[in-house]
Amino acid sequence: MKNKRHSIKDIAAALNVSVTTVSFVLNGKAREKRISEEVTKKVLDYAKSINYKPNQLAQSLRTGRSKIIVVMVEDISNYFFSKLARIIEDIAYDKGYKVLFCSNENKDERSRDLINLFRERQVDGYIIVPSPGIQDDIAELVSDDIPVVLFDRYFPEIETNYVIIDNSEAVHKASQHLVDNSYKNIGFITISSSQTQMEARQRGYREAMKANNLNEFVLEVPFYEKNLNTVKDLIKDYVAVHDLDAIFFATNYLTQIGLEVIRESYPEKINELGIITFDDNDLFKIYFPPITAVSQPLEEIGRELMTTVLNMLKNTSEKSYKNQKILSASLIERNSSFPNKIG
Amino acid sequence: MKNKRHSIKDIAAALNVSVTTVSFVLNGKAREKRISEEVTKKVLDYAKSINYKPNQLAQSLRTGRSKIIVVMVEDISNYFFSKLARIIEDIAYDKGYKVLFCSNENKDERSRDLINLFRERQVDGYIIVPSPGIQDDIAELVSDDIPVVLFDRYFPEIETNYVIIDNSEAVHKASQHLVDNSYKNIGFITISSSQTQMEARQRGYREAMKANNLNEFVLEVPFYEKNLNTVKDLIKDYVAVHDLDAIFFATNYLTQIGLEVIRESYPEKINELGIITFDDNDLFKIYFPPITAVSQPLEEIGRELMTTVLNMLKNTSEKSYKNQKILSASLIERNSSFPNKIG
DNA sequence: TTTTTTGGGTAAATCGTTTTAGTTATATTC
DNA sequence: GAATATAACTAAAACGATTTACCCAAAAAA
Repeated sequence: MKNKRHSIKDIAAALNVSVTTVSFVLNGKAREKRISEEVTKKVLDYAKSINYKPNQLAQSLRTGRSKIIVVMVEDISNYFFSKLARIIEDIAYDKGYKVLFCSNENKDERSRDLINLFRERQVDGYIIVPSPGIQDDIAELVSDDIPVVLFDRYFPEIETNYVIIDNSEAVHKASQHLVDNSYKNIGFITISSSQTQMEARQRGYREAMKANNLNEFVLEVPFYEKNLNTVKDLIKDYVAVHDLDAIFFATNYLTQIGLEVIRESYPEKINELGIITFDDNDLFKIYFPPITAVSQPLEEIGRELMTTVLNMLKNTSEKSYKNQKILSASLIERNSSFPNKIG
Repeated sequence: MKNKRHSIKDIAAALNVSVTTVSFVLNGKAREKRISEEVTKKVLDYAKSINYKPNQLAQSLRTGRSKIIVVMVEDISNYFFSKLARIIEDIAYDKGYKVLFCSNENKDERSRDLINLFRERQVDGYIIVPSPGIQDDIAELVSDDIPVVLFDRYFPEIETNYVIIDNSEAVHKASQHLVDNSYKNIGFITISSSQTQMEARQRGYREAMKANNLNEFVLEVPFYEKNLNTVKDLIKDYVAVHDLDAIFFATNYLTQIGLEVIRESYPEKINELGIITFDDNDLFKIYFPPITAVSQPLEEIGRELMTTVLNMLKNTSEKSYKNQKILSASLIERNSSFPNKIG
């Protein structure tokens, strides 16, 4: 049971051939390098019999390729990211790649640390949700010809591949849905942030309000305010002051807090308020009232990201494989989000 | 900006010393290997100035250590696991280790594939939620002196380190809580599985019922039944047939389905039923009625796992560092889970 | 004075691969 | 029959570190 690891050298010695020959055969270059059928078979059979597995470290050291892709998100414990991680993981393993997940907490320093860490390890490609200030680092990866694809948000100023969704369109449509259900005082609760995706969402909301001649009520809570109660109070006041009859939460994190506020402070409103949240969660469908949500196409995003990165890895020589994808999110209508309106 | 990667050789050449010297200095062995202060400083300064980072692949190849720890869970997109992943990730990076997360989907074949994959890569240690039939593979890791620590469940028959929680005690207490709130027909909905943790939970429930002279109602739904409707129907019928007034869901996955069933089929009961679920979820506190949950001490589990694995890595020579930890879960009471009983 | 110690270093082997540039023997072409 | 091609294989360099086993000069001990 205690089986020592075998090296290519062991095989060579056992069969009285050179390591070169073994390497060629094992890499499927037997024909090309004119190794005889006989020897080829001998090597293959023996390798199988001792269950030979190449040492990937050595392989990577030599080839410069590690067969590892890094997926750096804001927080792996977030529903959206963890679901996506699962999808990416499957595709990657299927293609012979392994995936390293890590969370940058949306902090530049951590992002940089992580990127450096992985460059040391000669990771092959990067799938990144960039924190706000790492433009230059991303640009450097790109200029060093290292495959990177951004998602969720991106930097318009630099030439990168990315996979994002049309946030403003999605929010516009969803907002319209609220309007169509005759809500008038529709609040948009978001975080103060200049991230492309958050700006786009806000834009979508404002456009929809404008198009319907409705007042715009936008509350920007401080980004990653540590004190939850501060956030709660902000929301609580905002709802009261503007007498909102519907709320659009721009991100899941806020939805959670927001629902708590409503439960606690306006329990009577829970059945009247129109509520829509950006990003779905399995639990929203069993929530009462069920929460209507803008849902990003997880599968599609995962597939796009992987094919992009894999293509970049392939076309490493032919300079640049370009893929800047903008996907659409869908609105999952759970009617009882608007209990007294539709029923 | 296009900075070539520097090797130890470059440093040696630039300073006119040998690579050996550079290596000694960089590894803090200057004193021990009697390298002069002067040279030491020179090397250190230069290395810093060119921002030298050792190639970890080469390092690993030579030393046999990769500074990578694998965390293999059932499904990284699961709330419990992804939250834990986040905690482990932080500790690991702090200690200079990187973490590879992967999901085995509770399938033996996938577990085995993954373990083999990582052994090829000379990963240093393993934190594993074992799928049912990989006892032998785990035993092999152990006998090969590779640090492994299991969690969530374990194999009583083999000598491994593990970190688990006292499932039966936790469920027993929580069940008692239902009894104390004068529920009589308490159902326990679980999956058919011989995993240690699931058996323990069921045991806890049965003990509690016995202690209170109450009937036991256990529904075991087929493990990972693909057809959700089958599961739904099972639950739906079971609740009706036994006229349950309280339900204990043995795992999160079932809670979700169960709540859906109740919403759909017994909406009138939603405010009467006593509900407790194993494993908390942020969203449960804003659920209506808020769901009382048995909550595992995530932080503590994460810390225990990491210290165990790190200690095993340290004491690699002194044979075995033993740590078999059984932690306690806590009951998060959200009173309105029992709306008409307590208020 | 010879021997031993010590201080300050280095050459070269090694980890397990991949890959370039050969080598040798036989077959083919002119 | 000399030159060229081809088939079948291999030696050795390289990737970038670590580490063992030296080396040499000056100082200390004998």
